[in-house]
Amino acid sequence: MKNNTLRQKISNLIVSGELRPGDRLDEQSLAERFGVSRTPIREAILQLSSSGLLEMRPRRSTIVRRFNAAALREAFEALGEIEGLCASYAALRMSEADRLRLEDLLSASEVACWEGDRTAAFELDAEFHELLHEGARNHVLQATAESMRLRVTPYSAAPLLDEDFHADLSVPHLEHSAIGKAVLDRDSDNARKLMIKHVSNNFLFIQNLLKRDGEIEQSSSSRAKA
Amino acid sequence: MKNNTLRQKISNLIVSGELRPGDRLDEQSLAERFGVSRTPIREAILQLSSSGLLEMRPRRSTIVRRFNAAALREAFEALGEIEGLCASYAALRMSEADRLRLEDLLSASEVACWEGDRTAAFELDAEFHELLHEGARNHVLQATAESMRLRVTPYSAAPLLDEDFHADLSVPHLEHSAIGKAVLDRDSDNARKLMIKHVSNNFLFIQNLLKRDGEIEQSSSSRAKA
DNA sequence: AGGGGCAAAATTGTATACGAGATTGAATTT
DNA sequence: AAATTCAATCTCGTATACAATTTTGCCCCT
Repeated sequence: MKNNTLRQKISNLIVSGELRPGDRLDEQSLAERFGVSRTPIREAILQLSSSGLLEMRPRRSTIVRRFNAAALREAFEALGEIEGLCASYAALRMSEADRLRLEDLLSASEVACWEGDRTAAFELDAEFHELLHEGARNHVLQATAESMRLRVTPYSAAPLLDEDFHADLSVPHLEHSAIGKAVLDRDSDNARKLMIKHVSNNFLFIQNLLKRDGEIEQSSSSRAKA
Repeated sequence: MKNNTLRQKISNLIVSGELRPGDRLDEQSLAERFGVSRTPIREAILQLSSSGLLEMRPRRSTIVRRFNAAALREAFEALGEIEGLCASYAALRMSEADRLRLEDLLSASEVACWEGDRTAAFELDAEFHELLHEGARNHVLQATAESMRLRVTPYSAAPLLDEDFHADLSVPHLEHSAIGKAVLDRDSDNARKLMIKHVSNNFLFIQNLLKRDGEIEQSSSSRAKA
């Protein structure tokens, strides 16, 4: 339980954007920051490395994992497939309560979209996907999907929240809406196809953003400045 | 590198059958056995718990993970889907060299099947699946598939090697053969469907075996004797 | 002035120590 | 004799210590 909390605290550093891909995680600093010794810090880092969010290199500092172009494509391809599976199972297995919640989520998302509330839209986006993971009624698929989603968070979360980049909130919302409709209609094939397309579109959007900012290279990358 | 080795050493205890589901892993004993301190043992155990092979319970011994009927069904369902994805991608992406190797593997498997060589058949079974994981040309899918496969190894490996249980070697071989043919024909849809069916059949076989031996319960289980 | 090398500091990986909670077993009671 | 309770032992979780390697910064050389 406490272990889980510490792991979440560290992953929050990345999700919140305080640490970005390539940034180092100093064990001692983290230990002092969270008021524990290095041992539990190392355990948390080890687990986050297993899930692919961090990258432990022998005898060198652990860093927030960086993806080159090929690895990012693979990560999103796999994410799309897993999310597609979750969506198709969810279409067949979701409870009535979850279906009602799905409708509510889409309504709230539409409001956030109209109002241009990026923070709310971001939050509702995550809830939408989590609801489908859970709706698949398979804990292994659910955990896999959430792990894969966490991994690419440093690349997918920032753009959505970035006011500077005028991403159209209605595009992802309309895609969610179409997926949600297929799920509510119990149309598992369409739910899967639409979800795969949705994740793919998300990837293409992010890829363009990274190319524009030069934050990703063919094999390795290095950010311009901190 | 050394870390990886230690992790493999411990996972081998389970794969080899020395430790079975529910068996305890004493950190101090393992430390003495492998000539290291408890710290690296704990790190290896932590990683194997993340991958789902072990189960760390707070303040209680780590055990080899046990599946109840529902969890085993979910594990195999997810495994089938992931392996299905790998097979479908492999059908489209495998290199010519890998295709030749696939043909060789199936030939060797046929020989082992004819000769009733369970050990060889078991080895070739693993190689067949690993070849398809790699053929999918997606490291995330590959790692996910191999992790999921490792997780259920304590349940799927033993039966195949068990001379007492007269499992027909030709059944899995014929399924592999059909999957291989679809892959070689670049028929991704069929490769996927056949693979899902293959994993499902494997699950049903194992489920019957466990039921017969009373090694699995509805919610929790306890083996008769060591 | 710029680059290479060496030494000092810092950081990781492993070992060890210690406290907290769980397990085990025996003794006592019913 | 069986069950319950209590204490002793054992195992885990965390902290701390130490060794090995990397990193950093300064000095010297070209």
